[in-house]
Amino acid sequence: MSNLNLPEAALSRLTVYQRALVELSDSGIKTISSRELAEISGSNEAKVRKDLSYLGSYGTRGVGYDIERLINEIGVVLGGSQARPAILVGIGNLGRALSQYEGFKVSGFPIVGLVDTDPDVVGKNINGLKVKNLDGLDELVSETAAVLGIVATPATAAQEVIDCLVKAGIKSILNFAPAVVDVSAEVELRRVDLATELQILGYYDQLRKID
Amino acid sequence: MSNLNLPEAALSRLTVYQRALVELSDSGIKTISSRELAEISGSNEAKVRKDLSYLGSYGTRGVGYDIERLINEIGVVLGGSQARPAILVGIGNLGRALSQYEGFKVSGFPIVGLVDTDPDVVGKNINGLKVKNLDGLDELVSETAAVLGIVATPATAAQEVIDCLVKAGIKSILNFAPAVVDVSAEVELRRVDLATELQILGYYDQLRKID
DNA sequence: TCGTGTGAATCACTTCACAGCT
DNA sequence: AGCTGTGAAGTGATTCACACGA
Repeated sequence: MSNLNLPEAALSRLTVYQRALVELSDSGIKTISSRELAEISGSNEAKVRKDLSYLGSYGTRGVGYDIERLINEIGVVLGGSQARPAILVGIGNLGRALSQYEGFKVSGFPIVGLVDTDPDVVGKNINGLKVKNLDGLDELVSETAAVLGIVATPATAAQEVIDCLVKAGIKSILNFAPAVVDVSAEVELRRVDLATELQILGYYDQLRKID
Repeated sequence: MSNLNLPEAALSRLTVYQRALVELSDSGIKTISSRELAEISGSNEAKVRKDLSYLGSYGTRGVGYDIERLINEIGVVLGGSQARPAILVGIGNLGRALSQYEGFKVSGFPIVGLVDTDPDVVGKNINGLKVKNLDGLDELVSETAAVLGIVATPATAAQEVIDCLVKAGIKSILNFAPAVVDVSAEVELRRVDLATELQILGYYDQLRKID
């Protein structure tokens, strides 16, 4: 099972379909066509069909897709609903914010540990968790069985922190620091680069003024 | 000028080069080759040369690129360093967090207004700004000359809030709400979808366990 | 008849490879 | 000799278009 060679673009859309389908299911709807699903998830029908076809042929010609079944199949591919504990490193403005963000728990990544290097921050209690020092990372990871690292440090610290996370056995990392970071191939690192997003918006804003 | 048909992928990398170049410039380095720039910005030399060639031919064969000049040229394309005031809508956990995040100001998008609909939050002072009601948006936009809207509301409110922003004249929107939103073509809307990022990490985490 | 599933065509981005400038 | 700039080739994703099953 699961030798589906899912293109990353399709994967990211499947998560959006999933959310839309759960909402539909909650309101009692049973089936949906690719056109309708495209409509509510900002995609298009050909893409929806191709994306869903990576999972197998779960639609019915002339009818559409069974919503429950689709939710289930996408769920299996996305790794089910098992919780994956996460450790957050870097308790500055953004880190503090993220530590309170419910979205992580809701998505199945509850934050179970906080880490910083600043002696003024280490030892503080935030949101019911005591901030640990970076030295204690290995221990913290094994105690909490964490599998995800969330990095919200300044750019300058990101590489060191991420090296530590990898050394402690973490293989999935979400990096908010605006830094280029090297990791070995078996580590999956994703960046959320707010500065880049803003600059892209700035570019288009400027274009509007030119034409 | 500026009918460069910059592919979005290149645009997003240019922002990364820009940051790397500013750092190099600060440490007194004058020129750089495409290979070196690729190295420090996690790209590759062919891509760097192609990306930079969209700006014009600013390199010197046999030598490389003049760092100051490149910073300048990229700066022009990205819309210079003019400040673009931003309004943040949705003062929940994430919104409060974002309101304190220095990165917006640093990137040239200082937050100049806060908006929420919850009567318990409206009127509160956060970070030196008084939270306004959604009804006061038009006025707030014209008073502050805001050009960017940052949306950190729950998914259910996102469409309504974004409609209001557009009606108030905002054409650049950064949406943190995990919702699909319709906007007219002249509005540039970018999503930061943490839930999707997490689920993609979950997918790869699961794959590791299967093989 | 309707809507899926999927090869084929198209489009967008990346990488190659080399001519040409310094 | 070294490194840019860029057509051409390659790769990957999107869209088209239609055969087929319900």
